[in-house]
Amino acid sequence: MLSYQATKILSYYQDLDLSKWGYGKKNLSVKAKKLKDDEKNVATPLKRKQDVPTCHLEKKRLPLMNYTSHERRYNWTSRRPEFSENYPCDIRSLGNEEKRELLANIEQAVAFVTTMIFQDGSSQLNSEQALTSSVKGIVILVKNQTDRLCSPSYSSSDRIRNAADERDKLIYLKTECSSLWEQEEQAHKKFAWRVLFQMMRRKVPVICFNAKDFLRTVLQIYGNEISWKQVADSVVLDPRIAAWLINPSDTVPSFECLTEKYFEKSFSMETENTDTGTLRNASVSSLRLLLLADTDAYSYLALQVQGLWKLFCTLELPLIKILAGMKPAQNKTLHLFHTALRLKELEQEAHQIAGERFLLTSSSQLREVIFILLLLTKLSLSKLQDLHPLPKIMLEYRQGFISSTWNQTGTVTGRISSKHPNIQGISKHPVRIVKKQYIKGKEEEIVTISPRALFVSKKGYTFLAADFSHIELRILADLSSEPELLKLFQEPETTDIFTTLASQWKGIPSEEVKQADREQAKRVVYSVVYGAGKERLAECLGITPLQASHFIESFMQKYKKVNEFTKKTIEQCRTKGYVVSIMGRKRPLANINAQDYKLRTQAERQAVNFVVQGSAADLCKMAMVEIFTSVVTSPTLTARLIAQIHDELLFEVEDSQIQEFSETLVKFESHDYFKLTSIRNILHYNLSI
DNA sequence: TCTATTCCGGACCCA
DNA sequence: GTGGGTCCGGAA
Repeated sequence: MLSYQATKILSYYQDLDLSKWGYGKKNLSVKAKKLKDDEKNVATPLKRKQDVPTCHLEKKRLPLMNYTSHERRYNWTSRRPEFSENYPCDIRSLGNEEKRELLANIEQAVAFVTTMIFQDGSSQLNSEQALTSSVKGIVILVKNQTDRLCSPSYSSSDRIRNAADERDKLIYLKTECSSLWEQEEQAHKKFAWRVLFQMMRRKVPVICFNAKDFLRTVLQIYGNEISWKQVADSVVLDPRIAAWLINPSDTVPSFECLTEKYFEKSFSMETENTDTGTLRNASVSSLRLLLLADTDAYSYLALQVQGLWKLFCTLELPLIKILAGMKPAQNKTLHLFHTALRLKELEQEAHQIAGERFLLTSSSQLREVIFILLLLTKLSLSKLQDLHPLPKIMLEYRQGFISSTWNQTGTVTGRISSKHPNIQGISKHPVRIVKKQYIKGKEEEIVTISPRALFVSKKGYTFLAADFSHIELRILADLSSEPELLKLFQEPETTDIFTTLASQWKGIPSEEVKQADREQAKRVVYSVVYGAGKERLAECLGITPLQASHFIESFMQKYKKVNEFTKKTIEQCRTKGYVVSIMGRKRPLANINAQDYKLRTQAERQAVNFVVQGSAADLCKMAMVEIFTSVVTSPTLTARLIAQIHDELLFEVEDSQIQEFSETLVKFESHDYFKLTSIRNILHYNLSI
């Protein structure tokens, strides 16, 4: 009934062929054999950071980027030669002829390796991610076709002298605008835009560590010139995502850590020049970018060996661009606040009162702000100074938009996480706020407010929420092949699924199922699946543990295959050391064979949960990719993703396109799970597919 | 001994 | 029972 074929995903990555870029097939298979042995390491008890296949010296000889003797560069014990000519060339210093040459170069490049440079001189490759520092520029290594490495005349000494091929170009694009109004600056920006535009238009790899941040920045800076649809055209590769797939529990591997893991020795950057004012302090040399390219290449080797390649190409890589192009949501209250702030006197007051510093990123503090705004509408503005002190940081939120950060590698199960604020954690239900007023003689005021309703779409646009219905239960039904459970989903969804389930389970007509029965059924299902004990279930349901265990037993009796499924999953995990989702996502569970009962049973629950939760994440990502590609390839559609709440996708759709967009959704392969539930703001409808 | 920062567990929200 | 983020207060 349900098919999990992922092969039909329309994606630019579909035809991703390593050999085209010098990942020789011959080499691959040889290396693959060696890696196979390492694969076993996954299941062995981990020293925490070492659950990535360890690499040995010979693996340094990577087939990528055509340097036969480049391993010499990884001889860390020897002194690194100076590569002064390999520091970036600022494109502003180029003459017209050189610019033309560069563009021609880009047209023929086989790959690009790139990183952002921050204000403080650090790059994306530095371990301390400079979150405070803003972006200063972009360094790009333009790799050109060089087949001559096959030629024996190209000696290693040549290679050492020119770490990068001489036809490779290392360029620097300044992005910070000091004096935007100057004509010269404008011309530079335009040329930088052209370089980036052409780079992304080419269907060759753009290798970047933390590619999402890179793309987002590009969109931010050149938002007027480069649309998110054009960014979607690029073929970005991110070794960090690869590393996360191989070892999902290591959620923040730095570039240094990765090179250490893959190439054994750490690559010290002590020789980096710290001068200021010159481009040398860009802390990026072609050497470093080549190392990034090699890290990238090595990751893919490991991905292929572990069977993660397809998952990587069909889901994770396209997702980078989707997350990069996600639109910040406009918040009604912040917008109002902005409007209010525009009033001159109020702005002054705001500055005066501002003393207490707090972030808007927390929901409770957000509520405070909301409350202030509610008061604003009721009270005269002159009384504002008597109210809560206003945060300075508020000024940053003037536009009234909330843009949270979406993290692709933040979970072990393959789900996406969000922070600042955590949009996925915003309360669904109305919140009660009791606020003391600092105005003499006024009583306390209670306000209820629905935090989600505060997000509003642009004028002329509508929020469209599309979500999976009971996705985890469906996956469970499918994976366990439990006939009774499958029957639930074969019938058209006329009544509530848990009501039907309760009637089926208890053998009573669905009309007689009470709310309490339904609740029980729901709880029991999830408890049994995820291995909750009778005590926990009893606590949830407000019954005695004895009654709870009766429930569990009768459920197991009725749906035998579910129990078989969990047992099978655990068994498989014991022998292999890891569990696999429907799309082949892996989670190593070292404790599955532990002596300690507590640790072992926890690993068992995690194993079962991963298969279900991870598979659900896979399907949701598939939907995201499919919807995204169909919007991108459509000449008319402009729908943009606002948020992803695990099994729900929130889009902002042009009013005139609602029909067309809805029809697009219907086509998806995952449609067995997918349905539109609601469209806020204007429309409300329920569409069962 | 006091103050300031950092860390960690627990509580809450979400799926 | 699993997977997240954020807040808070107490310990270091």
